[in-house]
Amino acid sequence: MAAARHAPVTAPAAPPALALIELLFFAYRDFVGDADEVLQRYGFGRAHHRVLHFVNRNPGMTVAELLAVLKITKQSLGRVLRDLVEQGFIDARAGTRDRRQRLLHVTERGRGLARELMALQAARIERALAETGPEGAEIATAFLRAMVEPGDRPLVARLVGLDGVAAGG
Amino acid sequence: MAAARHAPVTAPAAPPALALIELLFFAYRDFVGDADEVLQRYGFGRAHHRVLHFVNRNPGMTVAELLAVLKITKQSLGRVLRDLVEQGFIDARAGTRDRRQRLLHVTERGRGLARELMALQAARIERALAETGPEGAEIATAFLRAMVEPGDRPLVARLVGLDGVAAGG
DNA sequence: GCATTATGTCAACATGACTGACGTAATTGT
DNA sequence: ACAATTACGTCAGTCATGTTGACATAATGC
Repeated sequence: MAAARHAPVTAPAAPPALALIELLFFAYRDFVGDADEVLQRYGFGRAHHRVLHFVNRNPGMTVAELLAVLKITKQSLGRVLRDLVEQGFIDARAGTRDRRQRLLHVTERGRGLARELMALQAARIERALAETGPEGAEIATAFLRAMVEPGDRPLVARLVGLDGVAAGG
Repeated sequence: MAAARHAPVTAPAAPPALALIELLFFAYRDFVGDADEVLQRYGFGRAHHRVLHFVNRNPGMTVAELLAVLKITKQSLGRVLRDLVEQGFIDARAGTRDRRQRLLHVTERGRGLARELMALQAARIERALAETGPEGAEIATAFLRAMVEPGDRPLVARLVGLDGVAAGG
């Protein structure tokens, strides 16, 4: 068990950036782990979770948009999206304006699962915010937004709904 | 291309927890992506990065401690650790107090690579902190610490070096 | 009509995770 | 001293999720 002997050797007073490198790892590890048990009930993995989440939050999303968000290849996406459609969690309708597009929507079943998973992760975040203090939410949001690659920030802002967007096409 | 049409449908005014769910995904996605290009030069993946990082920051760490930190199986760790040892990035010496243990240390070469990777990630974090404001570092650190599973916080605190630890065995 | 676009799909492969089983050496407890 | 436990390694098989490259189809736009 005892590992305290090597703590001070290289990290006598870690600058904030070094601490944050490791805290991001631990926080994300536990954050995504929250969903695992629920996902396993349906034979899904974390990739399914990500797809379901973004489709739930952005109904009418196209496959191309999902690829830009997840930054994976269409083959990787294809597999998990097929699983979700076949098992009735996501519904893909041909676009009306452009019939090549598949506009993705969650079904009632999909919405239920997405909500259950969101609730788990939101609970962890809310507990953490309560421990952090009153400005925690605003500053944590600002920090994480600033961590995103600048070129992706417009897309992220739109998806997350933090800009003052009022309407669309 | 145009996706604005579906932004306001489900996220009219997202509560902070929902925004943070997505921001954690985007921030972590870009954060870990920083290292990929460098790792590819050595034929390493993200698993190698995590091992190298924690061994560099905690010299003398044992295999069991590394398993507790990464929360993976010893078989998974075994592969990447073997790669790192064979290629001269990590050195494993038998423990003196308990000779069954393998005390892990980075070599000079390992320290160099670990530093290069840390510098990349620290740069993104420092840029983000500069955009966030003066209390950014403290609050972001507190928030991410609070996101960690309570049972793991003592271990995390020791590894990250944020507690007032003064000495060890 | 023809180039481009949006999407799907097949094949092959890499990485990194998993379980289960077994082996060995060293330590600990009685 | 001997047995149980511990720390670690390893073999074998599997799974989830990512990759590249190539090709097919249908719809769009000029």
